[in-house]
Amino acid sequence: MADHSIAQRIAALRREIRHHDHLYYTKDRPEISDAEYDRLFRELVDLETAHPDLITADSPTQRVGAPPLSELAKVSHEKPMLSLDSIVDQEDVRAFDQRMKRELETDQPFYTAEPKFDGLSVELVYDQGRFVRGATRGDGMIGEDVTVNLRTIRALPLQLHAEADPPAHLVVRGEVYMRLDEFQSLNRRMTERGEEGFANPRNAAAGSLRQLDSRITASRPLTVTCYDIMALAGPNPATHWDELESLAAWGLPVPEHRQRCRSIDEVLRFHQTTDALRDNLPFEIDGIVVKLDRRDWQDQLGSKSRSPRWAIAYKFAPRKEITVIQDIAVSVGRTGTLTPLALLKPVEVGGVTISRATLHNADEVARKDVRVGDTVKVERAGDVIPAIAERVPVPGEERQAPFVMPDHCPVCGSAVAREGAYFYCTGQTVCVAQLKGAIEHFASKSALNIDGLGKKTVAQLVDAGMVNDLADLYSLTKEQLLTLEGFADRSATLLMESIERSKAVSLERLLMGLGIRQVGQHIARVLAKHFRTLSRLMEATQDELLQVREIGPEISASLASFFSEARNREVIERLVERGLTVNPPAAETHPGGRSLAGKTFVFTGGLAGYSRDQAKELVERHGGQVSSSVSKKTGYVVAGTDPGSKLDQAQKLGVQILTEAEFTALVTPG
DNA sequence: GATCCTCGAGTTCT
DNA sequence: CTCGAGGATC
Repeated sequence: MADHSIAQRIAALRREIRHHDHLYYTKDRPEISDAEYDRLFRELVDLETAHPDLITADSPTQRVGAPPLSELAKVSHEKPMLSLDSIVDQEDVRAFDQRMKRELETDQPFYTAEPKFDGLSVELVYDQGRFVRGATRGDGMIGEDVTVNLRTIRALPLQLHAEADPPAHLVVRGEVYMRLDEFQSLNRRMTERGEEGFANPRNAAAGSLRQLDSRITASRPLTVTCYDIMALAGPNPATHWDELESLAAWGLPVPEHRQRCRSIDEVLRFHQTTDALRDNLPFEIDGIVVKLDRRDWQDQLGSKSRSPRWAIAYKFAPRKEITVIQDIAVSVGRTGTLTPLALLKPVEVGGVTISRATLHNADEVARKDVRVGDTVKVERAGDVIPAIAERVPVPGEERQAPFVMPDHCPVCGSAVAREGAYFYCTGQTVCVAQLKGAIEHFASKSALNIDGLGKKTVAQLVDAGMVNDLADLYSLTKEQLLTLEGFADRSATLLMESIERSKAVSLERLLMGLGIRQVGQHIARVLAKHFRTLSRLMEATQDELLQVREIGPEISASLASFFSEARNREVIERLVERGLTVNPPAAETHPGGRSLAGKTFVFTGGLAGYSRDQAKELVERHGGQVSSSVSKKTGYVVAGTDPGSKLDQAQKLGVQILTEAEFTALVTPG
C-alpha cells in the first residue's frame, strides 16, 4: 500500500470511529456491534503502529492515555467558573422569579430548566474545532489541567462536527460524571483487586479525572455532558436553549432531558417530574438548574462574586432511604449526658453506608415516635450527618414498647437525673464512660494537647486501672505503658514525652481541659484573661464572677459547683504537685498592628494556606476577632473551598465576602 | 420580655 | 454543621 493511501485509510477510519463514538456515547444509539467497532479500532491501531509519523493528537487511539505526570499543571480559566446559588424551597424559587420580573421589568422571563448532574465541572476549550485543553474548576479562577485525561473520555469529541460550522474558538462548561452501573462495576473490579472502592459516583469521577496517569483515567468509565458556552469566536446564540442546541449540533453531548419554561410554574412542574424520574436515571442528579433563557437578559443581570444572578440550582429534597431500627442504644458522653442512638440495618444514603443515627434526646425519640423494629426514613441532614427523618408506618405491624430512657446509667449503673430535655448519669465520680470522656477532652488539641493520647489509649489506661482521674496521667511510668497492648519502647517514650510537655500549660487551656460545664474555649479564655491565675478564679465570689462580661448566673453557678467539689479541688492540687505549671495569659500583643481592630471574621469552607487555628491566630495578631456564626455585626466572611451555609447567610445579610487570597492580603503586612 | 448574637456540645464516616 | 440555650441589649 502506498503511503498516501495509508494516510487516506487512516483518516477514513478515524472519521468512522468518531462517528460511531458519537452515536454510542453521546446519542446512545449505536449503529454497529461492539465487535465491528473493535475491528475498526484495531485496524487503526495497527496502521498507526506501523506508521507512527501519521499519529495525531486527535486520533481516537490517543484516548487510551499518555505516560504519568508528576503533578497536574495549574491553568487559569478564560472566564471565572462560577457556581450556582442553591435553593431548596419552592418559595425561594418564586422569589427568584419575582426578582427576575422586577429587575428586567417584564412579565415573561422565560427559563430553561435542565437536570443538575452530580459530578465535577470542567472547562473545555476547542480551537479550530479541535479539543485543545480542559481543566477542572479548582477555585473558580485557577483549575488543574486535565487535558490528557479528558481525551480518554469517549463521549467527549476530540473534533467538532465540521459540517455544523463550529466557531474557531470555543470555551464550554460541562460536567464529568460516572454512570451508576459503571460505578458499581468499577467498584466491584477494584474490590476484587483488593483496592478500596469509591464512596459514590461523584468521588469516583473526581478521583478518576484527577489521575496523574491518564492510562488509569482511560480505564475508568467516565462520561461528560456540556451545558454552557463560556466564550466563543463569532455570534452568540440568543438564548440558553439555542446554546444547548448549538453545542449538540457541534457534536457535544448535552443534557437530553431539558425544557424551555414559559413560567415559573412550568419550572416547578419540571422539578417535580425530574425528581420522580430520578430513581430511574442511570446517573446521579441532585436537582435542576434554572437559567434565564435570553442571553442579553443574563448579561443585564450580571454576576455576584461567586454566582450569576440569572441562574439557580433548585435542589431536590435530601436523599432519604428506608431502613429498620435494629436497636436503640444509649451512649454516655463526657458530661454524663445520655444520648439515644439508633442502630440501623445498614443502608446506602447518597453513596455512603449508614448504620447509626443519633436521636439526640428522649424528647426527640418521643416526637418522632420511633421504637425498636420500626421502619424509618433516614436522610443525611446537611448532606453529611445521618438523621432519622420520619417513621414509616407499616399497616398491621405489631410494634414494640416505646423507648424509655434507662433510669440507671448503662455504663456504671448510677442513678439517672433529668434536666430539661436531657438526662444525666449522676455517677460523676464512678462512671467509666465519663472518666474516659473527661480524659480524652483533657488531652485534646484545644486543651492540654497531649499527642498520642487518643480514644483507644485512654480506654486502655482506664480499663487497666492506671488512671482514675486527670492527675493520675502525670504519675504514669514508661514501665506501666509497656505492659499495655500495642505499646513498644518507641510509642511509650513518645507518649511520656508528650505528657511531660503538657505540664507547662496556659490557664486558658487548663480551664478548657478541666471540662467544667458551660466552659468551652471562649469562656475559658475570658476567665483566664480576667483572673490571670487559677487561685484567684477559685477564690472569686459569685458577685465578682457576675461582673465579668459574658459570665452570667448559669456559668458562675457552674464554676462555683465545680470548685466547691472536694474531689475537683483535690485533683487540681495533685496536678500542681506533679509538676503542672499554669501560666497566666501573655499580655495581648498585636505584632501585626491594630489594622483589624473591631473587625469580626467568620470562616467557612476549607482554606488552602492555613488551618482554621492559624487563620484565627493571624486575625488576632492584627487585633481582630474570630467568631463561629454570621450576623449583621460580622465584618468579613472568608469563603474557602466548598463553603457552607454561612456564605449564604453572609450574602443574605450583605456581609462582605473575602476569598482566601483577599484575606491573605489583609493579614500580610505591607 | 423579646430579640439577637454567640458559645458549647454532640455527631457520622472515611 | 446544627441545635439548644446563655448572655447582652434594647
